[in-house]
Amino acid sequence: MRKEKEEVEVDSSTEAKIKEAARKMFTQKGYSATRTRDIAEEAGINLSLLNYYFRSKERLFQIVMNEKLELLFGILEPVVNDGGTSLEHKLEHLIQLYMNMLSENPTLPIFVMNELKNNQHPFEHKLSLKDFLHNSILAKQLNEKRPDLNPFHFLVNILGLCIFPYIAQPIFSATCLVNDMEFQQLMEERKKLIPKWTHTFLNTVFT
Amino acid sequence: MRKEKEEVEVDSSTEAKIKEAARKMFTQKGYSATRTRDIAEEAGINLSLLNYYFRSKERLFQIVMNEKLELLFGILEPVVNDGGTSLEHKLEHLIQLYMNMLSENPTLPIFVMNELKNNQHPFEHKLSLKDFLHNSILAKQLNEKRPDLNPFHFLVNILGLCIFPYIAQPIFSATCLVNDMEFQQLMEERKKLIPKWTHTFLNTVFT
DNA sequence: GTCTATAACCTGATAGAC
DNA sequence: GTCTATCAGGTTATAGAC
Repeated sequence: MRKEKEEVEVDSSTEAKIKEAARKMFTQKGYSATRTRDIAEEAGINLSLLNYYFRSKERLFQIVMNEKLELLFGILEPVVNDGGTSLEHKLEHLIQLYMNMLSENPTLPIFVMNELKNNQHPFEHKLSLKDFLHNSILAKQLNEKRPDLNPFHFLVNILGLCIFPYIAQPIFSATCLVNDMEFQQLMEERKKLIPKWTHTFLNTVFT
Repeated sequence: MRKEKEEVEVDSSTEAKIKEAARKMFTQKGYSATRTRDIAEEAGINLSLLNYYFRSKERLFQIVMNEKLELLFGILEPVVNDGGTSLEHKLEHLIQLYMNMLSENPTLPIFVMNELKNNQHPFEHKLSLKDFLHNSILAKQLNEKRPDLNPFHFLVNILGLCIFPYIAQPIFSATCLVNDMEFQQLMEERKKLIPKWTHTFLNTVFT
């Protein structure tokens, strides 16, 4: 029942090509600065096919955006609700997962945050950060170990340590603080450092 | 020689009104999504006056953007090069300064980072983060106390602790994690917490 | 499904009267 | 300096042939 060509086959259908081009152009330039002609050209297809397959620029954007939201926050869920691991292990796992995702999608956070800020699009926000913060297994484990720590600050700090350098990267580039290769090297270092910092944070009482 | 009405006088000249409207609209919706008509309407002036005073949308944007860059990074310079204070005092001062600036300009960082990422505009990047990192008095003091710490990671961590929650705020709103008032309250807490975390970080040897 | 042609509208910018 | 009117070009979307 499976297709003959199986191994890592890229979907070369017109629809897939358009979607892939849309992913690239939207994340690169944002919704407003991206023209449907940019997407069509990038995909190597005729402009009218975009509307044939996706009805409108807005609908195509919704599809891409939902994918990106899932990529940015959907990967949290399985980790924070893993019943078989310790708090420390969950945190290490989470950080590693995030840093790997970010090194492959460096502009993902700033794209998502900015489009949400601009607030021109209606979203079905099924993802519940609230649950992560108050009802997840990780939250319970954190509360058990450190009831004095505010889980909001804890989550924000860890995510910030991972995500912020990727958001600030355009500044680093523009001011020649670090070039792209140095940046990658520094992010590799952080993969090992952030778990250490987090561990210290978790075992320090702040007076 | 001074004007009669002196005290906190808002500049109500046409030019100033346009600039203020541009600040608001550009930071709110970004360069591409902002139309010159939006700015004119917000300023309560005729559309053609925008071109009369500023020649083009692009030039007006440049002016606003340079202001915002100065606001986001220019305030660092006097603090990191203050010769009369200790490392600890500098860091506390810097964090307080930044948190206050951010509570009054919550969308400033994401606006600046995103426009730099989109990279459609030429910029004179006179601001040298490189100097802050390697030649500032703060950098020297840090190197003296903790030569084992990478100043890049140190700077990124502190700025990230301050800035990241403001960047992620649209997510918090969209997912109803915290409303605007709760957010402000949490940021007030962080004003006191971040110096403590930083102090601990500065006095911990990570093995 | 894919193409060409074009409709319908929007946007930045300017000419010219006052 | 400020206004109205308008141009020239760009943008999304669709009609209709193949």
